[in-house]
Order: sequence, then structure tokens, then C-alpha cells
Amino acid sequence: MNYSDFRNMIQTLKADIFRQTVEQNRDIILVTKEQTIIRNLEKIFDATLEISNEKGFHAMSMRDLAKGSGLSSGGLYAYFPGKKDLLRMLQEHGRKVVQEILFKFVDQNTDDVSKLRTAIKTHLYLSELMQPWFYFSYMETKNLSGPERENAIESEMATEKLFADIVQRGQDAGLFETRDPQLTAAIIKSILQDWYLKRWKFSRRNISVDQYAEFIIQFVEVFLGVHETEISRLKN
Amino acid sequence: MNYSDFRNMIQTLKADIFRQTVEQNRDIILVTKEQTIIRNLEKIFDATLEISNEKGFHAMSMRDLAKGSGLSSGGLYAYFPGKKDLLRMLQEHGRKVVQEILFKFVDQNTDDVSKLRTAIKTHLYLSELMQPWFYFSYMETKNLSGPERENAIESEMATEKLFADIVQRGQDAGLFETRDPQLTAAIIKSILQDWYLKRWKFSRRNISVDQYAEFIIQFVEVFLGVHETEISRLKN
DNA sequence: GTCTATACACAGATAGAC
DNA sequence: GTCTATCTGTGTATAGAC
Repeated sequence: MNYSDFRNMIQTLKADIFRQTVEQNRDIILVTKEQTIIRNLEKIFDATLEISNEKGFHAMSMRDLAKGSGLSSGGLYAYFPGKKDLLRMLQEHGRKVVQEILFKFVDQNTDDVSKLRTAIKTHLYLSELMQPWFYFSYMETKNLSGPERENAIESEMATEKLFADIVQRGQDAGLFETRDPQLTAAIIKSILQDWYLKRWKFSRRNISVDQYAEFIIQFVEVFLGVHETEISRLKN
Repeated sequence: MNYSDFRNMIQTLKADIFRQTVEQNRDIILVTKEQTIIRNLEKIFDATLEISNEKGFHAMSMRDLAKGSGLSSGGLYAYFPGKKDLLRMLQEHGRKVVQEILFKFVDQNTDDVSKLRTAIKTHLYLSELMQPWFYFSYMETKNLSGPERENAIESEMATEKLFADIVQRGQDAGLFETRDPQLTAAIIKSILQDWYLKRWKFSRRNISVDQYAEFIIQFVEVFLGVHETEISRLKN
């Protein structure tokens, strides 16, 4: 699987999850027709990401958002009761997309070497496809309050646990050297984050997402001592 | 060198650099006595970091800052002409501390294996000692405008180049395996960032800064293929 | 379902007393 | 050198027309 394959595979999945998000917020959205909601909410989400990533969510005014989304300042309030709710909706929606796709893809593999590779690639490809959301989510999580903040943290820990579990099981199966699974997972995650947080660095150097994927996988597999024979067995 | 050694070594250096910062902003500070400036500017910086890291610099009002620093809302303007200038001063000051200490410590080593270790430890120890500033700097860099933003980026690249150069020279000297120096540097940097960006994760797990340092060094040295003999030769 | 006009709270910044 | 009081702009959110 490369990035181009990945893109094609998840188009319908993404649309499904968007409909779920609309459904889940039906009670606070004043517009009734689903088609209208989807059309406008997508514009609102996109504009929010673009403006917020430029100057921060808090610094984005409702007037900015009105201009960016094409709706009027007052009209926006038909789609969410307040700015805070928009933040929450956007965060929850993105998290659901990531979790659902990441775990689904990883589960399609049986051995732990493949699982590890798939987890790395899928996370990387997701963050490439949804780079604005990933960046936004990282930067604005601290502005969430109370239970929403805890959800964000819980989601982060779940992703890290996904990696830690693969490392642990691979060690138990004798495929990997003995390394601290949790710290290894933390390191993998931080390397993956670099891709969406410091994207300008990689574009400037003309590094493609597939090249970066290969590099990370090499890095991790050297550290975990995955044997060359195992690596060549799995080529393709 | 461990964290406790490091702390003791840099106390006077830090004070020196603070005086430099005051000197450099003399023309925009309305207070004349250096002692007064230092005393209050330190309070202002500390309060800014604390409040901003809680809810973001933009969301911090001057009234918040007045309360946090112990000065009055109007009195603050004797120390900077406007909120934007406070942001710039604080960013520049921290960057100077980091650059000065990091390069000074690394230059005290001769061989590349020691240089690499020192660079990793020094960066990590700095980010432990100045965690609020590091976090703040990372989160608020995008709110800088024009030339100040470029300075921030330049500083980030300089740090990355420090690591890349060590890796490159170590390879030329036959100490390290052949790996892409720039990507290796980027990865090291992202792992170091994790320490100050996701600190709650490590405190929750009771991982000390010295333990984390050891783990990173192991990780990097395995990847670069630093030989066991070299490693044991350098113990202590 | 979407607009324009506006209410009203709170931001950054300044003036002038002490 | 620091304070209190206040000016003025901009923010979120709502009311009511279409």
C-alpha cells in the first residue's frame, strides 16, 4: 500500500463518518435538511481549519469565519450554538475518522511486523490527507474544557497503546529485540507528529510522504532489531 | 553530566543573558533602573508563560497579566509598548538562552559520539529547566509576524543543523552507519520535543529526565550503529 | 434557511493623579 | 514608577426582515 492507494480506499469511509457527525449533532443544528447541513458544515469546517491554522482558533473571529465559509455572520449560528461548540464538533469528528480508519487498517494484518508497518503508514497517510485537521487538533486541544479535553487525551493514549501493544506482542513472539514498549511507542508517535506539525520543513526538502514512511519504518525496525530475512520476506 | 549537574552549571549564564535582554530593549522600556526592570520583567515573563500555556497568549488579557504579575494593567505598559512586543521579547530571550548554552556545551567535546550525546542531553535538560518557555515558544511561534517568524524558523533550523552536522561528521569519521543526516536530525529533534510538549505523559509514568535521556541516546546510537566497544569506552 | 442590523461585553491602550 | 479611570475598537451572539 502506498499513499495513492490509500486515498482511493478511504473516500467512502470518510463520507460515512461525516454523516455520523451530522446525526450526532442534530439536536443542536437548527437546519433540518441533511444535504444542506453537509454542504455547509463542510465549508464551515474547512474555513475554520484554514483560518485557525493561520492565526489560531481563538483569534479567528466569527466575521472571519463568515467570510471564509461564504455564509453570513448570523447564519453560522444555525449550524452550532457557539464558537466553543464548533471547536468541539470539529475535534470529535476528526478523532472519529482517525480512530476508525487506523484501527480498521491495522486489524487487517496478522503478523506483528506487518501490523507495525501498517500502523505507521496509515497514521502517516491519514495525517497527510487531513493535515489541516491534525495540525489544528494538536494546537487547539488545550483550549478544550473539562470532559472534551479528557476525550482528546484518551484518544491520544489509545493511539499510543496501539503501537505499544504491537511492540509488546512482537517481542513476545520473538520478532523484536527487548525494548521498553511504551517509550518506543511514544517515540514513534512523536516522529509521526513531525510530519504534520512541521510540514513546511519536508516540502522545502522535497520529501514525499512515501519516502518519509520508508525512513521511519527503517528507523523503527533497526531499533527493534527486525531481522533482514524477515524484512526481505515481507517485501511487497 | 546529569540533570542536577547541569542545573548548577548554568545559573550564572542565565542571569547574564537576562541582562542582555534588558539591555537590548532599553529603548522601548520606560523604566530606567536596571534592578527594577529585571525584577518586574521576570515576574511579567513568568506570568505570561503560566497564563498563556493555560489558555493561549491571544486569550490572555492584559488584565489577566496584571493580576498574574502583580503589576497594574496600566503599569505593564512601562515594560513594553504593546502585547505583541511582549511576545517578541519573550521569544527572543528564550531563544538566546537556548542557542547560547546548547552550542557552548556541545563545543566542549571533541569526538562526535560525545558531541551527539551532549547535544541530546543539553537540549533535553534545557527543555526540562525551561519547560514553560519551550512549550510557549512552540505553540505561539505561528502568532509571530514577518521577520520575527523567520527568526524563529531560522533558529529551529540551526538546532537541527547542529544535529545533522554531528551525524555527518561521525559518518565521515567512520563512527556511524550511513543514514540520511537531515532526516536523522529531524527525528532526534521531534523526540526531544515530545519531552516538553507532552510532559504530562511522562510525569504520569514517573519517567525522569535522566531516564528519558538514556533511552533516546540508546535509540539513536542503535540506529547509527555506534559500536558497543565505543559505547563502553565512553561510559563515564 | 439566510440575511442585515444591532446589542452589549470585553479587549488593548492611554491620560493624568500620586 | 505605578496606580485608577476611561477611551475606543472589536468580539460573540441575537432579533427580526425576507
